[in-house]
Amino acid sequence: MNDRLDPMDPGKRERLLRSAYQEFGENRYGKASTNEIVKRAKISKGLLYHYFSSKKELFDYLCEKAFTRIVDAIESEMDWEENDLFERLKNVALIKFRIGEEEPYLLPFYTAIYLERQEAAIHKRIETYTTDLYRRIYVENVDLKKFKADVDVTKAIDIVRWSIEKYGEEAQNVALQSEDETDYNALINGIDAYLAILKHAFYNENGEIKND
Amino acid sequence: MNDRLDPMDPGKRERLLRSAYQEFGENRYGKASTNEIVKRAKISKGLLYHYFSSKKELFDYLCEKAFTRIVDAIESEMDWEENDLFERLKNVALIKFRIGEEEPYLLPFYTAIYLERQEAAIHKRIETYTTDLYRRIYVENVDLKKFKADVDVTKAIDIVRWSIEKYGEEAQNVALQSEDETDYNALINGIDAYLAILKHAFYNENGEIKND
DNA sequence: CGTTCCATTGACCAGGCTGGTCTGTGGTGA
DNA sequence: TCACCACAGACCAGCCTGGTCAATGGAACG
Repeated sequence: MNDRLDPMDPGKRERLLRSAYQEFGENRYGKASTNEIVKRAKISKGLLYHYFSSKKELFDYLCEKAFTRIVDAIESEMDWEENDLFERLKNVALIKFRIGEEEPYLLPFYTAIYLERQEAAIHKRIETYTTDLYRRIYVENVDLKKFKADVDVTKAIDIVRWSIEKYGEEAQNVALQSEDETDYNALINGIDAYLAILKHAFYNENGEIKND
Repeated sequence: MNDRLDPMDPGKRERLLRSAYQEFGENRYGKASTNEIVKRAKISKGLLYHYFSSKKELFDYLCEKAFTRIVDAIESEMDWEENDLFERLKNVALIKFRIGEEEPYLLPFYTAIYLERQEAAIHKRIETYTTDLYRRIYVENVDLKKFKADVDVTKAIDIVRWSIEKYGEEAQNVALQSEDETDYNALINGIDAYLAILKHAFYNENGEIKND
């Protein structure tokens, strides 16, 4: 993919990326240690500085890579034909959760750099992109006629989104504490149970269509 | 209050506590710097080590203090006579938010030490206490008869709790970015708007009583 | 007045860790 | 044989670490 790390041994590359994401995810930029990164990755210091001329350059590379990784995943894996809001929200949640399973270090890194003040550049890019993405997910081609006439749709969407996010967070917390593999089906069933309640609360019975 | 910091000059004491909470809130124990703490507090290094024999002792003191501060606030400021669940949840949210306004460094510190693995001692205390507190808030003397017969009360409570928490988080994020004073009334109104929707969704009309 | 007390200061310490450099080395392909 | 280059790891100056300690100055007391 024309990546600067292409010539590197795959095993070393993967270990480097993982430990770098971890280190920057756990400590803010200034306190993150390149020594710690190479130690965890079982990589020589020289190798790191063979591919990156400075700590900052490594960090920027990681930001860029994490951003495109997450964006691409949502862009390509979303079912954009689906126009039921609940299904869309579930879809997003599952995509994020799958990323969290495959690269557990990515999302923590992402939220860490998001919380860190500075880094105006990537921050801006994230924000403008996120705004557009939210519009595409929650508005564009979404069937809002299923909602009961008397519910504030915007706030209802917030509630659904929050519920899914919080459920995901708590599930991930539980997953962190126990060492067992995550039960993907249980997760989906759990989300569905909450979504059923919310659908019942916000949607017309039997999916009747509300006249506009 | 029989506090070890009683003899200290009040201004210095407050500055020390604030900057210590900040430092430990932003960096995990190992990476937090006592030099940085005294620098931010405009306090001499010697003074810090006049009151605490080590970094660890300072940290433990902060943990203990933060814990009791939050616990006491909820214990004493909660309206335990109120038996409407929504009002109780709102009550808790407002208490937490007020703490966040008065000592903005406390809650971040609290979540930071909560996320940090180690520290089994305080961790255990928090957990056992929290379990009991949750029971007292969400179960004890709470009127569940207001709920519609066909809603899963446990999950409904989760949804309400999550909504309030997320709303609070987002409000705090907004507050952090703009420098203006927090508009307390706007906050309450915002929460109320969401609670109204959820009440409408989960409660019987007109507060009818469900037969048991 | 002298004396004791103690909150407070900041220079100081040894040593660990920092980001980054540099000289190899060993394998591979021509 | 040679060039190339991914990779190793010893090495560096210097900053920063948690912690120490002798000195200071003001208040309380006699």
